[in-house]
Amino acid sequence: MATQPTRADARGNRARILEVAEEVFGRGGSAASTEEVARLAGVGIATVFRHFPTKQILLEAVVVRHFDRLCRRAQSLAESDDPGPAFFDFFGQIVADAAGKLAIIEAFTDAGGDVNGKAGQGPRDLREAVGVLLRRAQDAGAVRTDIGLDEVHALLVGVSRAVAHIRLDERARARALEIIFDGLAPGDSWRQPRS
Amino acid sequence: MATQPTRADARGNRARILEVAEEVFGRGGSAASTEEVARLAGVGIATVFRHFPTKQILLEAVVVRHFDRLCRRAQSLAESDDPGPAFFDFFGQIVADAAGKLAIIEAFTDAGGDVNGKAGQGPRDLREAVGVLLRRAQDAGAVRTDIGLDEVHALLVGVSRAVAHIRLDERARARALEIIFDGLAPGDSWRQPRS
DNA sequence: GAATATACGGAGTGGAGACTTCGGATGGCA
DNA sequence: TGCCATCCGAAGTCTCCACTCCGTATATTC
Repeated sequence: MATQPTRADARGNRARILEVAEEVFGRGGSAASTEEVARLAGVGIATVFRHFPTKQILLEAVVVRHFDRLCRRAQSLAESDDPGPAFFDFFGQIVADAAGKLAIIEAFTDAGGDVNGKAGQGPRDLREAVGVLLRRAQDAGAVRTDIGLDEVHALLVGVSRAVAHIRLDERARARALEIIFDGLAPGDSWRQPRS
Repeated sequence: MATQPTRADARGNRARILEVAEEVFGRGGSAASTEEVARLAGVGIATVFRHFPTKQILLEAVVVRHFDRLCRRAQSLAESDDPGPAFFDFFGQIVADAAGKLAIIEAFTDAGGDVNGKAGQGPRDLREAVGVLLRRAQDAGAVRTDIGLDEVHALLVGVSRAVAHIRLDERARARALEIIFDGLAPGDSWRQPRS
């Protein structure tokens, strides 16, 4: 893995490239070209390849960054006093900004990347953090106890992908989420209002 | 749109190309090459391009065929005497073989296609057929009445994409479906507005 | 304000893949 | 069986894009 460069301009460029890459690949998927990233970042192509020797590696870096952020968000929510809302909040937030973000992960896997492999600790950490969120929500009686992380994961990814794919207006998205939340709620106490 | 060719060999080739293309693009997405389609179909590249002047057009033809089949399935289920199971059956079936099929649609949109545009009547017909399924299931009291086609569509696409994307084992997939089905079912003391 | 290691940019290079060309084969019909 | 319109395939062309080379610029250090 490329170490942090020592010169200030190099560090700045590296950061800017990562930033732009997230946007560009989020929009165009893996079909977007490295050259466009370079142009929008205001650097030459060579600079991009100096920092990230391969398009694949660049994508990986973007994905890692993304997982990091998600994970931190989940961890901070896990410290909430209100585990039920925290869980559903996280779910809703992920879905809300899924549109561009998912395209990045797709781009990464399209390019032959394995999210559970080299992409580092990210996905595992995120999974763990969501697991904590889930367990606490279940302990608090806000989520049915007969489901596990796998199912939640499936739903999370699924709804995100749906939202990213079809043009759902605000209302329809909220509705779809509501259906899933109702399905996640425990049988009898599912009438409790959620944030 | 290319008209059906008159000579028998040409018709046969066209059919075989379509068949193979569905499999190839289902596996490799839009990244799969036209050349591979030709090779597996046992014809030259030129033959593929003669029948489908553009990769995009080939993808479109595959997608149209796919929607046609889905639509017919929905229509035949819509005539069932048991609207509730019919609806959930269709849902489950779609999800079950989503893996390869979805990649095709993705490939099509990746290549700049618009599923709701030129791809013809397919998606609209399918939507309508699902609408009938839904309405009948609602009339039979098997599905809550406060949701519409948009939400069902979102869930359908979402779960399909989730299943196609992550490697869910049989059990986890069934669980995820169960959650959604629970969410779709009518509750008794139903309403309580949530944000 | 030099010296120098570090970083930069633009002009290549090579390969992959969508699409074309054209001489040759062949199904369909008399 | 023989004619010919239709169809086929191998060998291109052309464009795009990931990745490299090398001469130039500039942060940093003294």
